[in-house]
Amino acid sequence: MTKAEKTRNFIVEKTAPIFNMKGYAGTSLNDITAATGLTKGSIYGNFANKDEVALAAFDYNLNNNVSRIEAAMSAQATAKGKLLVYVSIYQNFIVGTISKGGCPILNTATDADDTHPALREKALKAVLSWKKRIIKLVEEGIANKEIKADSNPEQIALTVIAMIEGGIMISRLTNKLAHWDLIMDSLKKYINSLG
Amino acid sequence: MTKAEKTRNFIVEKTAPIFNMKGYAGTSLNDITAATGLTKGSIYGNFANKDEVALAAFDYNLNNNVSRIEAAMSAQATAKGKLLVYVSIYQNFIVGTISKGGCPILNTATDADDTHPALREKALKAVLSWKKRIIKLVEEGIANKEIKADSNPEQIALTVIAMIEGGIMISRLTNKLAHWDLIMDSLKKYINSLG
DNA sequence: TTTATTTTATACCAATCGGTATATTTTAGT
DNA sequence: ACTAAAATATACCGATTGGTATAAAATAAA
Repeated sequence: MTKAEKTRNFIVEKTAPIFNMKGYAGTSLNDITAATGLTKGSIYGNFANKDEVALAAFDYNLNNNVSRIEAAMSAQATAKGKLLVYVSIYQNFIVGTISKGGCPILNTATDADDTHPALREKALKAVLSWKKRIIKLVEEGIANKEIKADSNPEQIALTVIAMIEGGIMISRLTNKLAHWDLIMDSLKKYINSLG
Repeated sequence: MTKAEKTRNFIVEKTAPIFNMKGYAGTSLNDITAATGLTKGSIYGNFANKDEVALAAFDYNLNNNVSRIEAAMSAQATAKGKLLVYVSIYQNFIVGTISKGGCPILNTATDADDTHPALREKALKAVLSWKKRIIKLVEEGIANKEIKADSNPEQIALTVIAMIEGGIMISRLTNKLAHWDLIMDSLKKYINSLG
């Protein structure tokens, strides 16, 4: 890994939580230089513009989350068990141990949907990929007879994502983990009722 | 209503959708003067600063939604019927006929949670008030024997809000009303399963 | 170790940011 | 219609915005 690649990664790591908290328009180049301790010259020597930093930061935030989720899922044998990983792991989003500022998909979706097409596209792809992943899990569950055969995998996937993202918004805003627990308890019941 | 009051309302009406779409940091005073056709002098003659416009715009957006929902609920006799208003009416948020830019609570919550305490507070109060309203509906449903007595009204309220807000995020991002329909079908089943 | 190349820092750019002082216009009471 | 007051427009402020040209420094290949 060359020096420039290291610096590039360093910039992304340091700015990713800022973009997640402040959004695209709310994050200035001054924020970026302050968080990294580098100068504008160094930032623009590694990135073409602010957009490129923001897009790389989103990728970093997303990948950080996805890899943790997949790691936790691999420890589960059943499809239902894997689905229930979402119930347990997203608690870290509210507390802030994974992504400072909450879920990057939710943040980017609401921040960029009417303003920043490139970021919007990234958030869109992330949601569609997430949906696809859950559909696959449900289909595996149907094949295993864990989940009823007449289930609608797409509907289940969308419902799970909606409850998680809505739950994150509520729990972060109210700053009450008890709210998250109640919503996740509903989600748990929903998943358990599938089979 | 004096001229200044009229102008104040006019400014709020014209800028409310912009704040809802672009967020606080993303909306500039230039956006405000462009949308109203007024000059900075006129804006600052009616508002102390950008904050005050943003806060008034949030109130406008929220009240616009709440009053429509309450109007639709008043046409329903049962508690379940009133709860199901949420299922049907929020379709307008995705299409954009009510609030341009989606749900103001969701937008403000994710936009301002880490950056703007005053706006955050307004979004928080809106969610808590919404939660309270649903709890009241559920308690009425329990009193009417429409809803099971051992239900947890707070849990039901939080679950309903989470599904709606998560659903709005997904549907607006994917631009697919079919996604919204599937999530709302889940919510409908959830509400109908309460009693 | 020398040298060519890459990476970083400095200094600057025009444009825009939120905000204000003041002049002009419009409103409303007499 | 006259006038005092309120509302709006003009012109400006310093600070900050994203971005760039260029010089200095660090790196890596020979």
